[in-house]
Amino acid sequence: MNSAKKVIRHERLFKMLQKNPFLTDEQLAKNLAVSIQTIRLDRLSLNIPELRERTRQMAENAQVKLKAIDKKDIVGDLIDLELNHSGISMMKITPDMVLEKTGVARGYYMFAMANTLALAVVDAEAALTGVGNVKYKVPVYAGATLVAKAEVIRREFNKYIIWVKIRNNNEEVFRAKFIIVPCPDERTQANEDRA
Amino acid sequence: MNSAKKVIRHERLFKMLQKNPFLTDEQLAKNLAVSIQTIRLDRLSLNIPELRERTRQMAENAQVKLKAIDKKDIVGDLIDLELNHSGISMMKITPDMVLEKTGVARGYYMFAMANTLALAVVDAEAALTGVGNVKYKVPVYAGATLVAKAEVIRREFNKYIIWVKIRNNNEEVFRAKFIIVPCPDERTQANEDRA
DNA sequence: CCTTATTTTAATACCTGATACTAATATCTG
DNA sequence: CAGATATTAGTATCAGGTATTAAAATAAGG
Repeated sequence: MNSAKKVIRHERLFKMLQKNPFLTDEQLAKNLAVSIQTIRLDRLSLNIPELRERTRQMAENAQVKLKAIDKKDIVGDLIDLELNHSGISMMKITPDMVLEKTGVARGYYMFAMANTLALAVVDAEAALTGVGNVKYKVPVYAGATLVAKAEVIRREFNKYIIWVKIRNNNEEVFRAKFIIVPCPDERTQANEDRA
Repeated sequence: MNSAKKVIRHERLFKMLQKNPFLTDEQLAKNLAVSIQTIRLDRLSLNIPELRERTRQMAENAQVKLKAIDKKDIVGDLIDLELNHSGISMMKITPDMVLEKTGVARGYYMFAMANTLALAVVDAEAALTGVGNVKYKVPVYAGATLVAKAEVIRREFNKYIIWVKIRNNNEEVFRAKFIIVPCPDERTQANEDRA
């Protein structure tokens, strides 16, 4: 068949655009040593939109993704909160949170979940995590819905001690003790936050 | 002055584009009840590029950001590694890693950095973090370049005890003890979907 | 070898969302 | 009212295309 060359070019075209989606037809034509018209026919048959449309799609797509990532600031969803006393949050382990080889959720997601909840309980972004005493008990796999429960177990002067336990189906998978030091004001203090 | 209207329109224009950067001059003109030319003059004086350029910038920008986030799998850059012995990694604290109010880096970045390095030292994604004993010592602000140093301090049967210390300008800001249990089994993989 | 089908180029008209520039009106302000 | 500022109009031009029609080039088949 004649189309051997064509098929190869199509593959090359595809890969080139994957590597750099910002190439114009003109640039593509030059790189593949064919005419612009050929490139356009190729794009047509490969269902690849024009540069501007590609760019637009990327921009839109990325906007959505970035927003989703922003929300990872609040790790887990706050279900219940009794300020300065206790709080409960939930988080679903999605496939992108696990290690590929083992399928086990990366530890710091649990840590982040617990830490976030602990901070929420003492109400403030403006707080420092003094000390975390962390124990991972059981590995967690994708699909699990984790429930974190935080309890303020002691409140010393300007310093909270909070236990957070994370359970998956009533099985404790993680626990940690946090010492939270609420920030008094702007960063006037900075140092000497020994726990 | 006459420009009161103008200033207000400029603000409105700016906000409109912040909310939806995909508006054409024509749409903007309609929404602000002025001519296209006015919009163009406004954009010029506000230094706002045309739709296509805005879109392009967003697409490019987002590409970079998304890549950066992908790499958060490996939290920090591995500088040196002596397998089963020690390792060093570096991470720069960027403004998006800090709490807005205080400017202090969120604790779990340090944790993730340390945890990641500990896992790298015993060579395996396929490892479970058994226990972490974590101490945050000094708050860290944006711009800091953290250096994490991990050392295997004991190796028991199928179990590593690793100390990780993170320093910022030779000041220790974080330390943690990890007990890493390398995963025995490959856990017969889930299914792979499309390529 | 000539004929036919496929592939590649070429050429032209038109589109969108602009820039760049010139010039004419509005609108306000003293 | 004059003069300055702000707004609108109009035209030429551009990039990066789409859409369409038509002519070459190439390959193959019989």
